[in-house]
Formats: sequence, structure tokens, C-alpha cells
Amino acid sequence: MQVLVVEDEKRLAAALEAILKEQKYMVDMAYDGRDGFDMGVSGVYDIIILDVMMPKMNGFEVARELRRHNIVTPILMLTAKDMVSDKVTGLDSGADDYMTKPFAPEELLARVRAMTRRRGEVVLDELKFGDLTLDLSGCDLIRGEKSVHLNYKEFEILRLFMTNPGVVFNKDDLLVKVWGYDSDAVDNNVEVYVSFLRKKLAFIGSRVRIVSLRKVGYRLEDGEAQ
Amino acid sequence: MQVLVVEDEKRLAAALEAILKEQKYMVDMAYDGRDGFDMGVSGVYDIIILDVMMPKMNGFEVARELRRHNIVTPILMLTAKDMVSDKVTGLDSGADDYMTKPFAPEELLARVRAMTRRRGEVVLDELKFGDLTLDLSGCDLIRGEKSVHLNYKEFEILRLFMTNPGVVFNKDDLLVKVWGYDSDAVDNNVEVYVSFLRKKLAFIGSRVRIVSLRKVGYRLEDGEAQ
DNA sequence: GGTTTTTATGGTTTATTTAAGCTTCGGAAG
DNA sequence: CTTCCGAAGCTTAAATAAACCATAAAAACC
Repeated sequence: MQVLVVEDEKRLAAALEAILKEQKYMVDMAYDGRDGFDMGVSGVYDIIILDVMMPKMNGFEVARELRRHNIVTPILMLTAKDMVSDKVTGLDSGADDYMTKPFAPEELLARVRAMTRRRGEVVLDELKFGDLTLDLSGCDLIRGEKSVHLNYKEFEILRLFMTNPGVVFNKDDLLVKVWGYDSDAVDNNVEVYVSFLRKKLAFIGSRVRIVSLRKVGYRLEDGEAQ
Repeated sequence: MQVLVVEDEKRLAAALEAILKEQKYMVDMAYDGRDGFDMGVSGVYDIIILDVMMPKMNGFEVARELRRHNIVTPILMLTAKDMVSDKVTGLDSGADDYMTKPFAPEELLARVRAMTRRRGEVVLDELKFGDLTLDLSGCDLIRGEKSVHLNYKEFEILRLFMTNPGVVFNKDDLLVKVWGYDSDAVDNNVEVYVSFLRKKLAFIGSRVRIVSLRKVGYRLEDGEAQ
């Protein structure tokens, strides 16, 4: 799960980064509105946390421009002010939620969780595909009586596959979504993790397979399916 | 749909222009960064294709300046270098996508289509012709109950035929479009792949045939049609 | 120290190119 | 009109190249 934090105030920025990283989010930071926009417009983030008061471009402008660029990433707007007019401006400019400073880390995390949940989706703590169950809180992969623990990257890759059943992901997709757009990981990293996952799928005796489509990408398939 | 191509290398520039014009895009050309910027800043284009290495102003500078002028036109950056640092610089400077040279024209067109697609527009995931269905995500060719997997080049060739029903493609067309403008593949390569495709069409029992018109080219035809 | 992640390597599979011989077509000569 | 020839096209097998895989070792991160 990739988060972009756009916040110029150094102390708060560092705090946000720490809180989110502790929860295993991949966090990218921007320290002014223009950088925030440039990074957000790439469209790779699952949520953008955006301060209102910032140099170069304020939060409202960033949000408005992102929406103008057809970026639909959920935006959580932060502000020191508690004014209703600000709140309206924020929502009008395309923000999805609004939080006033100061706040408790738990509140921030709750809102982030709420916003990264797909619309209309029930609060979910597990994902299913074929004979597999992926436990989202513990990162455990379960099939029947057997289960196996997944580490962070294995988990992120499999979650991506399971939330997009039938979709083919090429290696660049996976690198951007799991490693981050500015990572310098290479194709081989993906191959290694796919290999890890296959081994674990075999270990718990699952019918589900990660099929590779040469030159195209990988897809999760249920056993019998051809 | 209006496209601006900013590319100093004459051969490539001409190739890009031809490829795009053939798909009925309106194409304007600029041969250095400064001209590219002057034209791009008008804001009339639907997409800008921008080389990195150029005289006067390089691609990064052009992109950055355009964004600074609030030009939101999607930018596809081209470069010979395959360096990650370049990729990051490109995305940071405001490019929306990135492609390394050399590339096959079909890949370029796919990216252009993806970038000019409006939000909410239906994404095409299959093509039909006669009794055939081509699954675009999995590269599978289907007729009735039977299906067969196509490898990358087979797929690209057939996709070209199916997106241009009734059009005759000569071998050079196919070489340029599928193998790339600077490939040194020869006519026989096309013949081999056409042969592969015919075998697979027969295998799934399709009525559709790839007809060769001696000295002219190939055309996809539905069974009864003469 | 144990876990996770990256890097490196060699082996395996599959795609692609090359090369050769064969077939078809169409025109020219008889 | 028939036959002959060369060019164009077809098919197949083999050689080459590329993509992918698995494993181990090294490095980074707790």
C-alpha cells in the first residue's frame, strides 16, 4: 500500500512518515505543493495525505489539479484551522476527507484505513481466491488446515493479485506498485518473489497458481482453469 | 486528436510522424526543445511525445517548464537510455509515461491510446472478427470452445489485422509496425509468423483466413468472403 | 541472530531468427 | 495452348537469443 505525504512542516512530516511506516505502508514524502502534485499525478499512490498550508502550491490547488488530471486517488486533507469554510473548500477541491491538527496517530490510521477501503466494500480482514484465504491482518496465507506466513513483499504482491482477480500484471506494474516508482529494483526482484510465492503455494498444497505469460506478465489462476 | 512530437533525430522524427498520421492523429512536429516548448505551451495538444536528448532545451526542461505554465497535457517521454535515474527525473519533471528507444510502433500506439483515454471510458479487453475473439489481456485466440495461446509477435500481428478489418498490410508495413522502425528483420520473418498464425487458426477450426495477395500483402478475411 | 530483501549465477524453457528446400503463381517462349 | 522458368511465398527444422526460474550467497534491516 503506497502513501504520499505532502507536508512542509518538518516535525509533523517526520511524525507522519514514522507512524505510517510502522504500519508497513510504503511512504513517499513531498515537502511542498508542487513536488506533491508532481508525485501524485503519477497515479501510483493508494492515498495522498495533503496539508493545506504550504509553499508554492497550497493543498486546495494540489487537489484541484490532481482531479483535473483525472487522478482519483483518495485525498486526506490536513489543516491547523478548524474553520467550516476551509472544510468546504477542501471538499470542493476534490478532497475525500478532512482532518484537523493536532490529531492522534490512531485517528489518522483509522481514516487512512477507511479511505483505502474500496467504495461499497465491506470492512474486510481477509481476501479469498480459489481455495486460498489471505489474512490481511496477520499476513498469513491459508488453505484448508495449512497456513504459511508471508513477508511484506510477498504479501503485497499476492494482495494485488487477489484484489484484481484475472488481471495480468507485468513486471513494471509490480515494481511500481510494490517497490515504488522510484525504486531501482529490477525484473529479477519480481521473479525471485514470484518464485517465493509459488513455493509457498505449493507448500500449503493450493490449487491456485501464478501463471506467467511470457513477455506479458503474471496472472493468478485457479487450479483447473486453463 | 492532436499530437505534438518533439524529436531532433530526423529519422526517428519521420518515423513517429508516419506512424501517428497513419492512425489519423493530427501531428505537429518540433525539432528542438525550445520550439517544442513554444508549441506545447499553447495547450492545444492532447498528448506530447518528447525526446530527452535534444539541442537548446532537453526533454526534462521542456516538461518542467510546461508544468510550471500549468500545461496539463499528458507527456510521453522518449529516451535511448535505460537508466532508472533518468526515469525518475522524467517522472519528477512532469512526464506521465516513459518509453525507451528503440520501440515497436504498436507499443507506442498502445501507450498513446492509454494516455489519451478519458476517465470512465470503457477499456477494451477483447477484439472480434468473424468467428474469432482475441483476448487482449491474456493473448489468447478463441473460437467457440477451442482456444490457443499466441506468443507476443503472433499476437501483435493478429491484433493489427483485427483492429484494421479489411486492410491490406504489406510485409514492410508489418515489419515496421511489429518489429520496429530500426529492426533488421526480413520478409521471411513475416512469412514465418503468418505461417504460425495460419496453423493456429486451423487448429481452432476458424473460418477466418489470412489471405496473401501476391506482391501486395496480406489481408484478414472471413470464411465465405471472396 | 534471525528475518527480509537484493544480487548473482547457471540452468531451463520458450520465442525468434535463420536457413533450406518446396510449392505456387504468372509470364515468356516455344 | 503448353511448358518452362524465375520470383514470390510457404513450411519446417535447427540454431540462436531472450525470458524466465530456482537457488544460493551477500547485504540490509530489524
